[in-house]
Amino acid sequence: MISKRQEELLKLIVEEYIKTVKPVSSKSLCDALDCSSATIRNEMGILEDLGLLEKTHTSSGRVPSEKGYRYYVDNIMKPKELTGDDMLKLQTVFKNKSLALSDAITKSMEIISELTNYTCVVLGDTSKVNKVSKIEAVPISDNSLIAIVITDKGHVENKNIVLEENVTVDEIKQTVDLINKLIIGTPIDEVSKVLEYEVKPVIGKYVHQHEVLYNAFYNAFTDFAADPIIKMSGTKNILMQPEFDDASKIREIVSKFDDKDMVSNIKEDKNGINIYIGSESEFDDDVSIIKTHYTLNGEEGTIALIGPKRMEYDRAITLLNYIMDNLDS
Amino acid sequence: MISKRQEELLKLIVEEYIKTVKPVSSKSLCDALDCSSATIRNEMGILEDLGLLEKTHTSSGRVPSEKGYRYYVDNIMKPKELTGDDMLKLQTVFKNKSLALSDAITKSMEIISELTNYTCVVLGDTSKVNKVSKIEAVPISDNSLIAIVITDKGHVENKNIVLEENVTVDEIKQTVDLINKLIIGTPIDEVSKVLEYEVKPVIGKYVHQHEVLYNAFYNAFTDFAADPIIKMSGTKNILMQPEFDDASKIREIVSKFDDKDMVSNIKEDKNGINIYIGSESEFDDDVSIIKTHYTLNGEEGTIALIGPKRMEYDRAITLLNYIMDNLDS
DNA sequence: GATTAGCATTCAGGAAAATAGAGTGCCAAA
DNA sequence: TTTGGCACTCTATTTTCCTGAATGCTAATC
Repeated sequence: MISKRQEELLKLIVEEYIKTVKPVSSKSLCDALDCSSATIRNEMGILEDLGLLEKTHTSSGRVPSEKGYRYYVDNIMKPKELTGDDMLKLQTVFKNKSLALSDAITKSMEIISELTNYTCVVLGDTSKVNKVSKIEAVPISDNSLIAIVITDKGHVENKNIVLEENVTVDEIKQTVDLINKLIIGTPIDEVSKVLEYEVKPVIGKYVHQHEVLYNAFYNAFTDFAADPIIKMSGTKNILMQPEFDDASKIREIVSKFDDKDMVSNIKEDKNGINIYIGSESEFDDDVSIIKTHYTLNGEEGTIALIGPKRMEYDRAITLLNYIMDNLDS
Repeated sequence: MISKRQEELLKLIVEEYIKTVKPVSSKSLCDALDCSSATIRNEMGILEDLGLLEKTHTSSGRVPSEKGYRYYVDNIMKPKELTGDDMLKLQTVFKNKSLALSDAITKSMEIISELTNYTCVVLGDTSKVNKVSKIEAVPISDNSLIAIVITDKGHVENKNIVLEENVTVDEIKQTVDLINKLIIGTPIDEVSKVLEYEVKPVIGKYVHQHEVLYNAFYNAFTDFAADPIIKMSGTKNILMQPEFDDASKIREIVSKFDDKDMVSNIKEDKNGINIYIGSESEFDDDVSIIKTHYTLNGEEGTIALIGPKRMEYDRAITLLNYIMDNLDS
């Protein structure tokens, strides 16, 4: 357990460091804590022993450790009021009532990365909640067609299918009708099962070139499920942070952003707003990620804000909360 | 006009610099040109006076200037044979016959950025060639629906539309039928005209809530045309090039990649493979861009390869050519 | 006239040294 | 428990020095 004054000290150091990105000296806090620098140094020493503070070298000022940020976030930080300025910008998203949901999320993402100067990532995950409402096939040449899948919640996926052999328009229509009959209402992630166990056994009876067509549709559906939806906004923002003033560090982060697997990993399952500091993020030890899982009108996914460890946690959380509250309605 | 030997010298310097990223000294070329370093220095001086070579400082070796690369590309460079290795990887794309076109382009882009270690950008431009083959609307709640547009060449766009007021399913259906009747066969970029001059005047006769629905569809179509399709692969590659070993330069480039307007500018109109060196690229003075416009089965757009100025022009061009030839079939 | 050897000159880039300044830790006194 | 004082540590910057790799130019040579 740490004392009231130590907590206040930690708070001051975290907030000062967030602002200035410079190790905080004992002297600079005398006024705020109304005591001498020596006293503060003593307290700092204790906090360092507890692992809440660190030094960059023997005689440097103190910097919050990962554990220090964690303590700050868990025990010290208070939710922040939105400033009028932030509020104003946010409202531009929500005043436009006719924005469809996915557009609203995209727009929110852009605004939030702009307001915070961090990087915002949205990971869509439609497969779990949405059910197939309709499939459709439009022939575009002798041996190719587009398969379109529409879900009950308004998600649309389409896939260009090239057939190995020619089939007739009628055969395509029959296949589509059959699949439609059997598949409507099936959650996306169960479609392949339905295709395999319900469609495959009977399709031969109705359709001549059944194997070709079955395989084509099967592959198309498998692709839908596999394709993760990744949207990013303000990629450059986090690279502009002063702590990443180093070519190799910037390259490291860009490489991770470039790697779809790495980014997909950011996905959040827990409800509410979750904070991952440094190594907790499992993305990069030098960043923090605030994530929240959302389920809105069938659009489901993760919205994540990636900033430096010395992120303005309070403000970022307030902004995300505001967005979530307003999307919810 | 420059002499045969000067041309040979320029060739050696360009190719050596492409390989090593180090200014090329006169001495290092004695063997290749079978003369003394002094002679080479004399020739280098002439090429420098012509603006084809540069020095990084008074006593440094020579580096090709932008004009030097241009001369190399226009007059010296010969098309390169594909190596067996490159060929092998490329074939993985094309042996899979059932890849739909847009997938083939995406896959090609990935392979080409991997093989070259440069960044590949594809800018889709569907609006000019494609014609509307069908529109469809799927209601998903009392006041929202998805509008889907399918073009004759297999491109699909969909838009979530939120209506200001409730309308009946019948009204939606009537609107869609009417629009379909009037719009089929219209090139995408003329759709808004048709909507305004042909649909708008008559829609009132058939549909009750006509204004709301008309506006919704009108906006959806306008959005389709405005949304540029941008795909990038190997973003990190160009940042890994040794000449960009500087945090601020990397940030500059990432910022440009982040900026959709900037990237959209890369669009190419001319046919064939076009080379833009340094400032010619109008993207960044330190990169070169090889672009080609493609029109394949209705998918139209630009494929661009962004590398450092000391790009392996010959190899990159050969690779792009190979891709284009194979997509064409 | 073209080539080349020779030489003074330039400059990058790395190592070493010097300096200033901002911190700290800790002791002893208040 | 707090604090003044002081020795100490380390960074960061500047300065100097040095080496080596180039160059340009001149005068001799082919």
